[in-house]
Amino acid sequence: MAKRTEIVDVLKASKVGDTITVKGWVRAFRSNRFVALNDGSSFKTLQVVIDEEKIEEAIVKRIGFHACIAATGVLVESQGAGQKVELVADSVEILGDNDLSAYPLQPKKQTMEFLREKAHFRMRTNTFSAVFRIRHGVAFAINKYFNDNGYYYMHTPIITGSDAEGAGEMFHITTFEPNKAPTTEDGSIDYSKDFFGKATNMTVSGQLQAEIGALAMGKVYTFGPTFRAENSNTSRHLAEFWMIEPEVAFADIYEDMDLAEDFSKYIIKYILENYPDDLAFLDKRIQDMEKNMKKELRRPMSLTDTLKFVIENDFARITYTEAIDILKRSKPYKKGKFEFPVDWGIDLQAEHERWLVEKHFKKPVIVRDYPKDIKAFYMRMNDDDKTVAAMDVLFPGIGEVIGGSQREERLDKLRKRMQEMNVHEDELQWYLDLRKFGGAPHAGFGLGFERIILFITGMANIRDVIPFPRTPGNAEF
RNA sequence: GCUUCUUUAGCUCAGUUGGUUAGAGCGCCGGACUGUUAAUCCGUAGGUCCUAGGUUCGAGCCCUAGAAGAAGCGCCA
Repeated sequence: MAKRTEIVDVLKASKVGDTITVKGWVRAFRSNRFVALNDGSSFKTLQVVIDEEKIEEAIVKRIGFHACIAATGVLVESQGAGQKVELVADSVEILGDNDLSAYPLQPKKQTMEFLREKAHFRMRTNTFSAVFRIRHGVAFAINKYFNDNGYYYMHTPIITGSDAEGAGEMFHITTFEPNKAPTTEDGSIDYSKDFFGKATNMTVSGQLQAEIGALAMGKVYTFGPTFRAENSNTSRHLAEFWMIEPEVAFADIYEDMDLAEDFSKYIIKYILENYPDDLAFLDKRIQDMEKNMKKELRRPMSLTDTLKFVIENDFARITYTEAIDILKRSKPYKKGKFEFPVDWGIDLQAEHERWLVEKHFKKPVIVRDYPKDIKAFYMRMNDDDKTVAAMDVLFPGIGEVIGGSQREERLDKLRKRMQEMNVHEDELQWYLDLRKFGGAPHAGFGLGFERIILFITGMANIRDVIPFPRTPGNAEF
């Protein structure tokens, strides 16, 4: 087999006159002569010119939409307008025929809902290949940012014996056959006979274990899959999603916010610099889609301009109490336009967060110092004894992207909070040990990987930024 | 889990007040085409009108139940 040159390298490094072999999938075949070939190495396609005299008709007939071919020939300057160079094929080999009479995809716009059902084919489209190249880029940028800043990548468990992580319903893990599980005398399932000798679940967060790392190695982060068995039916929730959770010893809530802002901006900047073709395509896609929409429903800025705006401006920072005051003075509140009440002590609703971010501040907003009753047991109590050192980073269009806090490092206060919130000490003895034996102030946050990708790609549904989405009622592939 | 909307050809959709044989564009299939850029042009085929039951002389259209999908809300990341 001839050694292939990847199309990204052909367009970057190959010279006119070079003889090369390329391999990829046919995006379009026009005039029985022009193949737009894509091999995934970049957004761009290479035009392969089929010469009637050199390629036999039987082969030409098999060059169809999304068929896989190899082409060998000489790179020349293109006579056409759409590209600088093109490959004049001396030989073409069909690597994989495509039976178009049964193939569901078409060389035209298809709905996201339809493509979602064909998840094994959707990565072949411009939109999804762009999204998944960017998904890779974001994952890489995350690891690079933390590595370059002295953090250690820590792998927290996916199967956990703790059910007190406090972040939602869990999927249970067992090797028992349904209806054949051994029971104890009182009729409940006897997990002491199960694989791990106790009840186990899929993790909902690696934070508590990451705190173990931070209190030994200083700065750590987790980046892995997370599972929530919540019956959430929205375009922003998945049952299986990836989460990034840095945890930093000696940091307070303010350093935590600085990290969240710097980190978000770094990732966005990295994608702007390294994936301009993919971003430009996604940007144009949104603009085409919004052409037929009312002006007030369109994005206020293009995708690229939104991303640039975010990295060039400081995030707004307010306390929860200030947020309530601003909301109470707002026009929609005075006109009774909010569906939910605005009162100190209640959680901010999506409509309130959206108004703050999209109408009032018009940029990302960090809200901090929430009432203790609406936040988790491990968040550090403020001096007012009413609020905790928690913060949420809210992004336009998606709402909460990051949720974090300074953790309660004072043993007595942590115990009191656990009692108040009915968290059993015996299950989290190790967590209390971290305070008892050489504890330290520390802080961290959780970032929803798919949510930041939603923001960067401008996609509308979280199911379209993960290759195989798991949602209530759906675990295909 | 709640509210609303949707379901007609492979895809995206139209289908009037309940009335004969169910419509379009794209795709597919066949043909033409050596400078195309979602190529273009000509022609053919293609239907469990989501499912089950009901009303009616007659149902794609009305009623009941169910299924699937979407948007919004709640929970959160």
